[in-house]
Amino acid sequence: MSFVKKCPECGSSNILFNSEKGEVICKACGLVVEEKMIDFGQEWREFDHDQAAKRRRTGAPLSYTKFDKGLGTDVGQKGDIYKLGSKGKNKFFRLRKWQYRISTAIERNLKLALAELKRVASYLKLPKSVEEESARIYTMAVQRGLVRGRSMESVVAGALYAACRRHEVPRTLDELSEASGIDKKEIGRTYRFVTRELGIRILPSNPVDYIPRFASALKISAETQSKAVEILELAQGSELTSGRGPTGIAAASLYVAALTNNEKRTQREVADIAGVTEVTIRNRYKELIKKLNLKEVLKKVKKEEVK
DNA sequence: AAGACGAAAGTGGTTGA
DNA sequence: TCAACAACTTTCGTCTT
Repeated sequence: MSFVKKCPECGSSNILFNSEKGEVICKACGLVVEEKMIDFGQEWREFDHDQAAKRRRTGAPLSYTKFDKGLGTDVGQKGDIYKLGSKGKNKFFRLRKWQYRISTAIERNLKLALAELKRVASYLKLPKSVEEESARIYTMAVQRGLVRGRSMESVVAGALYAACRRHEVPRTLDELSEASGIDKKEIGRTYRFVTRELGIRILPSNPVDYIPRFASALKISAETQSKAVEILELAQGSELTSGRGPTGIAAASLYVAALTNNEKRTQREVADIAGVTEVTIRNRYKELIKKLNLKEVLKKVKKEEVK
């Protein structure tokens, strides 16, 4: 269950896993690396198929998108209250109160945060796997106290962004910003902070991943789209992509592809969708036709022949 | 008149001393 | 901690279709 090999605090690899308490502790500095873990081991034995069927049991899948990983039970909020007498009602409310008190600060935080996370994720139509991943990241961040001093929402957005990147379904910071209502810079900052602190390795995002989304937003045909990918790969071959913003490159190759396939879109349109400025597209575009001159030159020649 | 192009100045983040 | 730096943006004026 535990992926932790080294203590994030002191770097010591002297990590102790206490399965009874469900905790991972660093022996060198005493930091509790992870807690409230779940013991996945079987506590029964099975000798044949019948016994296995009887003794095995399972419930809803564990999910990080539930604040208690789907294991908790709430005292209900509505429903059968009317069946209870006044005594029963009092008891009922007392129980609710207790549950509320028992919840630690972390759990309450998680509950709120994961609600927010779900909202943003569904707004962006992110796949379930990304939602899970970001919930996991957020949970780890809370356990390490990384949220302190930062707004909950911004950490949620940062976790989502990181999860998107890891699953290669990149969303731009602008989109995240629009969905969560957090400033773009703030998201970027917390994203970097959280990934650094948690030691999450993110590969630089690949411009190709952006193409399909931009293309469909611009209603560009499939042929042009694959043309764009082609161009993009050529560009990557000639070192045009390193150090540049991936969205700019994706946008520019899409623009060029649309141009050569007579599906012209204005720079403005492409720029808006990709979340970059026309200028950036122009710069990338210039580099593209310079390095891969053949295509564009040919196109121009053809046009002049028509004239 | 809209879109494409380019120059210049400004912004936020990274890097190296 | 600070200055240099690269990438990108904003703004604005000019050129092309």
